[in-house]
Amino acid sequence: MGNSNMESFEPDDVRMAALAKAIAHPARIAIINLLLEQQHCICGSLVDQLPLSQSTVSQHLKELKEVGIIHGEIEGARVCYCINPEVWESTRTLFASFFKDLTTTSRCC
Amino acid sequence: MGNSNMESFEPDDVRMAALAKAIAHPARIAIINLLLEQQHCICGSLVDQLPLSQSTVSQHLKELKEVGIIHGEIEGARVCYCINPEVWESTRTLFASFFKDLTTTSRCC
DNA sequence: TATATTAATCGTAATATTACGATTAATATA
DNA sequence: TATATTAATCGTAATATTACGATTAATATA
Repeated sequence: MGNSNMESFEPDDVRMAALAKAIAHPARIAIINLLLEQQHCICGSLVDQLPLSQSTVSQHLKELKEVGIIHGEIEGARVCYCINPEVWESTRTLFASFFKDLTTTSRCC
Repeated sequence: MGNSNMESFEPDDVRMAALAKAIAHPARIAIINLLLEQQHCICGSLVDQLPLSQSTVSQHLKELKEVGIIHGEIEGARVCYCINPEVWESTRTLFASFFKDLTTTSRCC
């Protein structure tokens, strides 16, 4: 993330930013949507459904795994991916409380 | 965004990713929270409330302006920033529909 | 009018992201 | 056991992001 110094920000803001960054790529949005629709999916099947190489998809999956949004289960030579329901719920809640209602009086100077 | 080729993704996914990217930095999360709390804010006041230089804050404000989440109004030598209520509402809606409920049957392989 | 204040922009350095082919390590199949 | 399949990782190139100081262009103030 460029040159930035995370210690000087609020931990809550850092977590929120990290979650936003995890979904800040169309491929990762697409992966999540595929997993929401299909419940779970073999890595190779995700590769087939995305316009990216196997190694690139693997990298995107890694980033989603790192923030905890998805989870991979080894199935012999294959890996089955799914959404982690606990992290998904807490993320949903975090975003919902971030996107507060604007008070009707909210206005520029 | 690295080397990526946005044309090969769904436009909805590209927009969603762009909005997520706009908030994918703690400074921008903090700016939005300040504007939500204070309704509107002179640029210099945001600079005072953030651990970043004036030029860096200005860059973050530019990114938020570019996706439309905030809006700056010139007030003499100063610029007053606020949240754009229309874009804020549509963004909130987009995120709300992205973070779908997991069906209770959702499970890994 | 001369100086100060304000915020955008320029230039640049350090680092992160994205993408891919090649390789690797594992399991599955012939 | 030899070969195929699968998915992670390595190495690397192209590009984007983050940050800052310096400069600029504007308005405000003395």
